[in-house]
Amino acid sequence: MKKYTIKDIAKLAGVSKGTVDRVIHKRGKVSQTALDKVTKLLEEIDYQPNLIARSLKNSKNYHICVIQPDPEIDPYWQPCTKGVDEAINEYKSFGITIDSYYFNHAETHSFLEVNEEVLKQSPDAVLITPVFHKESIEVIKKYNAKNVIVSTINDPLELNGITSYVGQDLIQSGRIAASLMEMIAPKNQEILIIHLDEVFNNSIHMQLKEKGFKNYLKNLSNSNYNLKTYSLQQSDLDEKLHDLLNNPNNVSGIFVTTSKVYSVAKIVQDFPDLDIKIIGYDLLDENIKYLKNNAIDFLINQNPKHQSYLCITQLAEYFLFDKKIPKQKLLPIDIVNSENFDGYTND
Amino acid sequence: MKKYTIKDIAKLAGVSKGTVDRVIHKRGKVSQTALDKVTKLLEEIDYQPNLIARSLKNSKNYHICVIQPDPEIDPYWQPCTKGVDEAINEYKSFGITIDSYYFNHAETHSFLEVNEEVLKQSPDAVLITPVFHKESIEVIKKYNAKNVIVSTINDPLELNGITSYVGQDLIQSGRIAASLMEMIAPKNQEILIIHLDEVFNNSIHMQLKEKGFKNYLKNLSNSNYNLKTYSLQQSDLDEKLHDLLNNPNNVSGIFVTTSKVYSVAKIVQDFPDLDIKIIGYDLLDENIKYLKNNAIDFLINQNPKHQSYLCITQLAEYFLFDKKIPKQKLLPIDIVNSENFDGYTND
DNA sequence: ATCATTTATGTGTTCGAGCACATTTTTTTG
DNA sequence: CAAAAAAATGTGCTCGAACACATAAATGAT
Repeated sequence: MKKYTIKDIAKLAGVSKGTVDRVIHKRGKVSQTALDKVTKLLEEIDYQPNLIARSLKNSKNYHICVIQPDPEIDPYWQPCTKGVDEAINEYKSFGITIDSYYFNHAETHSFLEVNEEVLKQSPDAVLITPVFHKESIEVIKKYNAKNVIVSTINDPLELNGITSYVGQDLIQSGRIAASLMEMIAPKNQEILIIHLDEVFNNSIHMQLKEKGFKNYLKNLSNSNYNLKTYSLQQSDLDEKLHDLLNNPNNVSGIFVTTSKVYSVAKIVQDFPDLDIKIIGYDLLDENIKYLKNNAIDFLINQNPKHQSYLCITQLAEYFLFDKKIPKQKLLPIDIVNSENFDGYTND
Repeated sequence: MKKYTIKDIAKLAGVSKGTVDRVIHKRGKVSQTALDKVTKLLEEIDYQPNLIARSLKNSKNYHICVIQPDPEIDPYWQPCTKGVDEAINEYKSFGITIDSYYFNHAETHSFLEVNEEVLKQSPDAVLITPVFHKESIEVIKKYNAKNVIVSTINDPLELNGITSYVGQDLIQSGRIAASLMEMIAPKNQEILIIHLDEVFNNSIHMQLKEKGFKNYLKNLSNSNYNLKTYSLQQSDLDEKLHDLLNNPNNVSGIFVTTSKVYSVAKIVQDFPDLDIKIIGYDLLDENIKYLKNNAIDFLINQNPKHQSYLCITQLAEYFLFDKKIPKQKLLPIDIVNSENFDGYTND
C-alpha cells in the first residue's frame, strides 16, 4: 500500500540515495555489495519511480508540429483538426506546444514547402499525414537526419524512421464494406466501385480498399456479383453516372472508396425507381444527411479525429512519462448507419 | 512559446511569489494594487500552472475500489476486469492504488456484503456496476455519507450522488439492433425478442433495449414485422425454442438482448432449412465463433473494457490533475459483424 | 507620537527524482 | 609505507507550485 521512494530504499539498504539512483539507472560506480543489496530491495519492494516527480525534474518544453491537408479545402480533414485542438488544450499545461500547418491536398509542392518550414523549426516531433507517397519518404528522411520524431496517421507507409502509425487496416476496411454490401444488395447483379476525389491523389488508400472489397466478394460461394470499377473526378461523375443509370442496367449497389460518397447519393436520388444500396466513407455532415434519409445505407468511419488525437497523446506521454510508443496502432473500423452515427460524431 | 512560472510573474509584477500564489488561489491578504497588477499579468500571459509540479506538491496516495460481478460466473464481465487491470498498471506509478472486488451477479446479498467491506476501507472513490437497482441506491447513499466519490458503469441510474456514469444509450442500442434487423430479415414475418440471462437480473437493461427495438420497428412505413417477446432462463431456452421452431412458423429474425446470444445461435443451427437472422450483444469468444460462421449476423458491442478503463481514467486524472469529470459519458454503440470484430477485440 | 493590531508581503521548506560535485574509501604504484 | 590514482559513496541543489511561517507596512487606539 505504502509508496516507497528512493529515500526509503536508501535508508533500508543503509546507503545514500545517490547510490540507489546509480543502481536504478545502471550508471556504475557502485560496489558489488551495495549493488546486490539495493537490487534485491528494489525487486522485493517492486519499486515504481514516481513519474510525476521524474517528469518535473526532466521538464523541458516540447514542441510538436502537425502537418495535414487544409480542412477548408477538403472537409474530411476537419475532425483531424478537432482532435489536434483537443490535444493542444489538454497538454498546454504540461509544457507541450503543438503547432498546426496546413498544405493543399492537391499540390505536392505545397506539401514540400510546409515541411521545409517545419524543418527549420526543428521541433521535437512531427505528426504528418503522408498522402503523397514519394514526397513523404523524402521529407521523412530529412526529419530523421535532424532527429525529429516522425509520427504518421491516415496513410500507411512502409518505412524505417517512422516512430508511429495510427490508422486503419485499409484492405480489411474494403472487406467490411463488401460484407455489408452482400447483406443488403440483391445477389447476382452489378456493383459499382467508384473512386472519387475532387483533387489529385497519389495515395494508396483507394487501391487497398478496392482490393479488400473485391477479395471478399470473390470468395463468396452463394452469390456472384458483377463488379465494375470507375476512377472519376468529381466533375466527371455527374455525366458518367447519369449515363449509366439512364440506360438499362442491373446495378444493385455502389461502393464509394472516399468520403465524397454524398455526391454519388445525390445523383442516385434522381432515380427513385432503382433500388441501389450505397456504402461509403466517413461522417461528413453531408454524408450524414443522406444516411439519415437512407439514401446512403452504411458509412465506414475512419475516425480521423481519434487518429490525430491518439497520435499526439502517444507523443505527449512519451515526452512526459517516457511511455513507449507502439509502432503501429490500428483503430477499429466502425460500421455506421442511420441509427448509431450519433455516438461517433458527439465526442 | 516560453512557459511562464509563478516566479516569472512575481518578478514581472514586482512582488513575491507568495503574493502571486495568493492571487491565483484567491486567498485574500493582497492589496488592491498588487491584486490588479498580478491579475492583469496573469491574463495577458494566459498563465497555465504546471500541472506536473502542482501534482507533485499535492501528492497523496489515492485509493479506488472497483466493485463488479464476478467474471468467472458471467464471462461478459471479463473485459471489464481487463480494463481495470490496464488502469491499475497505468496508474500505479502515480500513487493511485486500485483494488478489485467481485460479487455474485445472482445474489443481491453478495453485492451488499462486498460493499460493506469496501465501505470499511474508506477509499477515495468507488467504481460500481449498479446491476441491482434498489440495493445500489442504498449503498450509494452510504458512500455519499462518507464522502466517497461514486462512479458507475454499465447500468444507468438516475440519482444524485453519482459523480460519473460511463455507458451507452440502451434505448438507442435497441433501435440500432432493429435497424439492422430490418436491413437483413425478410419483411412481414415474425421476429422474436428474447431476454436471456442465466442468472436473476433486476436491472433495466433488457427492458430499455426492447423498448428501443420495438419503437424503431413500429414506426416503419414499408414493412411490418410481427414481434413476440420471451423472457427465458438459460435452462428453459432449449425446450422452448425447439418447440417453436419445430412447428410451422415464419420467424425471420431473433434479437437477443444479452450477451448469451450464442446459446440461441447454437439451437438455431439445428434448423438449417430456416433462414433466421440473429442479432445480439457483446464480443464473447463464444459469440465471435458464431459470428464468424455467420450463425450470428450482427453483434452490438457494449465495450465493457473501455467503460471500466475510461471510468478509472477519469478518476485518476481528477485526482492527479484536477481534471473535471463529466457527469455522463455515452460510448458509441459499435455494430460488429464477421469482418470488423477484430478491431474491437484486439486492443 | 507610541504601541498594538490588522493587513500585506516575503522567505523558506516540501513533494521525489536526477544529477553535479564534494568527500570518503579503496586500490595501485614508486 | 606514503603518495597518487581510482573507485565508491554521500550531499545538496534543481524542477514549479503550495503553503506555513516570518517579517514588514499600514492602520487604529490611546
